[in-house]
Amino acid sequence: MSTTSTIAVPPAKCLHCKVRKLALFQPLMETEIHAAQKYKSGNQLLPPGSVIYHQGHPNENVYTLFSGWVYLYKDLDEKRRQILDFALPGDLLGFHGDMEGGTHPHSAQSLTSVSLCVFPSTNLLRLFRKHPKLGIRLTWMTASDNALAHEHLASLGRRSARDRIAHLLLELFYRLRQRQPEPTEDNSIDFPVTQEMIGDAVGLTAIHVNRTLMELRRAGWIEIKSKTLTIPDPDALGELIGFNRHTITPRAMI
Amino acid sequence: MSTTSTIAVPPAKCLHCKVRKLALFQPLMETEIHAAQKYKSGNQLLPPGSVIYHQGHPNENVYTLFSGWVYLYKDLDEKRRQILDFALPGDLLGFHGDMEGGTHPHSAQSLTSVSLCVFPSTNLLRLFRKHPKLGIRLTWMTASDNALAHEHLASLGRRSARDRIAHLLLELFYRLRQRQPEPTEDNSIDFPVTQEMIGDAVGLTAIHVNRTLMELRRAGWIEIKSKTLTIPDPDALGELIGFNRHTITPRAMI
DNA sequence: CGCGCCGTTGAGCCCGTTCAAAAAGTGTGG
DNA sequence: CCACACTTTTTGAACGGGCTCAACGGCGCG
Repeated sequence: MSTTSTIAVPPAKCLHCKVRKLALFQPLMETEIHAAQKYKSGNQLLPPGSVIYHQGHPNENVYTLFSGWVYLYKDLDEKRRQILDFALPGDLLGFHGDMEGGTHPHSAQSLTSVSLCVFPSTNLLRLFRKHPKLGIRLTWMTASDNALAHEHLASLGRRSARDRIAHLLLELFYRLRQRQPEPTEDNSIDFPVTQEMIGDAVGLTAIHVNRTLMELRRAGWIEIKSKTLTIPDPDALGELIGFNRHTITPRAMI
Repeated sequence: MSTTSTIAVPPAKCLHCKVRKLALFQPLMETEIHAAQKYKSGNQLLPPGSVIYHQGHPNENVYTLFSGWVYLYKDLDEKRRQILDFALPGDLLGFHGDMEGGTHPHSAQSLTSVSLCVFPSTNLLRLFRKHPKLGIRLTWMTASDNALAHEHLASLGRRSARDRIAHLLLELFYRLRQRQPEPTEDNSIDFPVTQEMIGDAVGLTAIHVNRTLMELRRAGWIEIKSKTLTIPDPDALGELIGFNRHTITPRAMI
């Protein structure tokens, strides 16, 4: 259950991959998957806190996150950073429009142990010429990321601290939910996110995040214990803060 | 010069379009442009304040903005809205990943008189199958939008009122600049944006926007007079607030 | 010239910050 | 299993940036 203990590794054949249905290569036919697999250059296993790619460095690979949590962020200076998004299993990392020769506009770091499937970005152009469906799918995923970023903008720009935080929790709750075949009965998810990260994601101090979480907890809306988040009644909480479940598009289904 | 007086209209043939080099169809060969033109369903001329498409309504067209200013926004409720982005000539509007059958995740409204080229989104899939380069270009543009949204997130999350506002002004300044073949000598641009819109874009009250603009003006950094913005020394201002000119990718060049 | 939108200014309040410190995990090596 | 270091969470007190409420001035347009 925990993402931090023994770490899951992708199977030898993409065909049998359990996150494929969420991931970039879902719409391919069986024979096409074998072709696509040739483009994969390997797996990567990383401990918590590893930098997967760094702001400003050349963009050489794109990754499909197979297991674990990753966060994407921008450093403004020594003291300030903005977390742009959290990536969950099945999500694509490191694609920024340049098929080759570009640099990363932000950084990505693992919060837990993670395993990644690596695809050299130099090959993408060829791959998409051969399989237009893949290109369309990539476009769709990029547009979904956009919709999510816009949702986050509305949060940071126009919502109170409580609503921003609750929004983030609900978003992650539902996103994680929709990729679990058998969700837990008590509405709890694995949640390896520190309060400081929450603050960096929603534009608040860790201290104020703490106070606000306390408030949500005392009101019975949420519970956080040893890296587990429980939201007893997510729909009611969503109602309270104006969370639109519909904005969480199934990130990776065409 | 003004965008609000007599309004420019696209030429009959896309081949001769002056914004094509910025726009979606730039990478096509001459013969391909004629083919692509068949997909265009017409032009649209709209007065200031027109809703081009509306949050939640079915997504039937994508648009290339030929002239004028447009802003994209989300309404949270009666009192609160978040402006996500401003669109300038050459920018693509209304593409959200669904080639057909989806709904708009946000709204778009004209600030000035605008003219638009309309493409039915139902045709996009066929179009991109026929011309893979177009698909790749679309992906690239969507990814650029993403990078911009991420930049905005960092602003709203981690910057002061002054820096947010200056950032927005500089961004629009440079974006408009890079599509003017002959920029004005005095570093001024046409700027039909109200202070309330600035507030809705950077997450502040119109009142506080006013005070902050006053401060920037009194310090000599900017000047705003009758819908004209002047930034005497944009590079120095960028230096002051940590603006990275590099993040303004030439929105539409592959 | 009168109406509506936009910009400007003042006064007071409040949400979220800053600074400071202690308590409660978490992981490591002996 | 404990000791130690380090990270994360929690709480308090005081400050301040940005908000709210209120009013007035200016400009464009019918």
